[in-house]
Amino acid sequence: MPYPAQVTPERIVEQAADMIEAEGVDALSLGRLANALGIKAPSLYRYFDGKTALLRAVNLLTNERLVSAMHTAGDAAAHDAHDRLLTMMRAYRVFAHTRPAAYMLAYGDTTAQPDPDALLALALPLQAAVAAWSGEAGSLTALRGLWALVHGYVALELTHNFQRGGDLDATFDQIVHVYLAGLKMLTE
Amino acid sequence: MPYPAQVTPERIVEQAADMIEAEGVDALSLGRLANALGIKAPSLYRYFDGKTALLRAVNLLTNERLVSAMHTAGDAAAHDAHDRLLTMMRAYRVFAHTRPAAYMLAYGDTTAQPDPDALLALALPLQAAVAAWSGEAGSLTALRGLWALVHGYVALELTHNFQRGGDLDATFDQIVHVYLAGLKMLTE
DNA sequence: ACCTGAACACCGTTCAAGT
DNA sequence: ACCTGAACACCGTTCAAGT
Repeated sequence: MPYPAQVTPERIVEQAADMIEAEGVDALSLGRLANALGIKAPSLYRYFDGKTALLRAVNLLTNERLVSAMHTAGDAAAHDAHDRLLTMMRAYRVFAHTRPAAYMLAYGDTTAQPDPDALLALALPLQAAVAAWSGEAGSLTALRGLWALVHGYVALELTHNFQRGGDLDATFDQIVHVYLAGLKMLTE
Repeated sequence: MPYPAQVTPERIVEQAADMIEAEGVDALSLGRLANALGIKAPSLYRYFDGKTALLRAVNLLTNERLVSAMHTAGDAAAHDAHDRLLTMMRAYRVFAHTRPAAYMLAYGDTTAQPDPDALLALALPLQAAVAAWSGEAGSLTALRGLWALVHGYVALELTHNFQRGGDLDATFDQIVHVYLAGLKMLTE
């Protein structure tokens, strides 16, 4: 007896991402998610192997959205390599501030990391943008350092570890500039 | 009827930290923790308001151990400000690699952050070490940038986001040096 | 003073049964 | 083909009762 599917994997993942952002990761149970989708919890197992697999998919979606936001910003930016990178890193930070719960789930948890190959495909275009500033030779190291700096900054912000005030927008621009300047200086 | 206490808060927290490291955060339940301590789960509520409060205490312990490891390394290092900072940052990274589960719990989760004042007290001596290199004026910004860089690097390592090989020890030294060099250049 | 048994609501997961 | 009810083991938390 053909029975029309009431949900799609995409819809499940998007709904999960929305609920995580609205109520926190801890508040997301399969029962509550299923209920919001008009089905029952066991039905979710038709689409995902379990809660971990579902969160893995949520984290992949988060990464796709993050990278997409960076490219949109980068494409609209000036041609100058330094300004382009700063613009993209600002977009990274804005994204993390817009979806803090999803961002911390994707980068603060070891148990639901998405497929490494999928993440690699997302990272490669970013390396090109870095190489335009650092040169090809050290671009992997340069990318890792820049990513570490930016991820670390937003993660410490989101975990309330910058409590002593100051202009956190301006500080962000400064430290990115410091890193990029040091990079240029030491690779010439 | 006086009844000798069978556990202390300190012992509970240390046991919890050990189990988190050995079996992962998700495997730590109050029942299993109590069992390892020779008591029953409800007894834990004499010492902590609930699981979140317990994890908060674990996270404070983690921070204390981390800062302590940095100071021990820093005190044994050369007098030169640059080398001293690099040594301390290496100790930070070694600590995170030694206790990855505890480190990610302390810095990857928003829900169990320790008392901000306690964390501030731990951070202040670190700022002094940074100021010896950056100068007093911009030392808060310099500390934040260095912390972001180092935290971001180890967090990305621990979440398996540096999958493309390379000498991650050498890369760490390089990016710290790049940041410190850029800092010096731009503040003189 | 300190600890526990029993109970509660909730959770992820499995699987035979329904349509 | 897709969904669900019922059941299982486990969880955090509360509280009256034990020693």
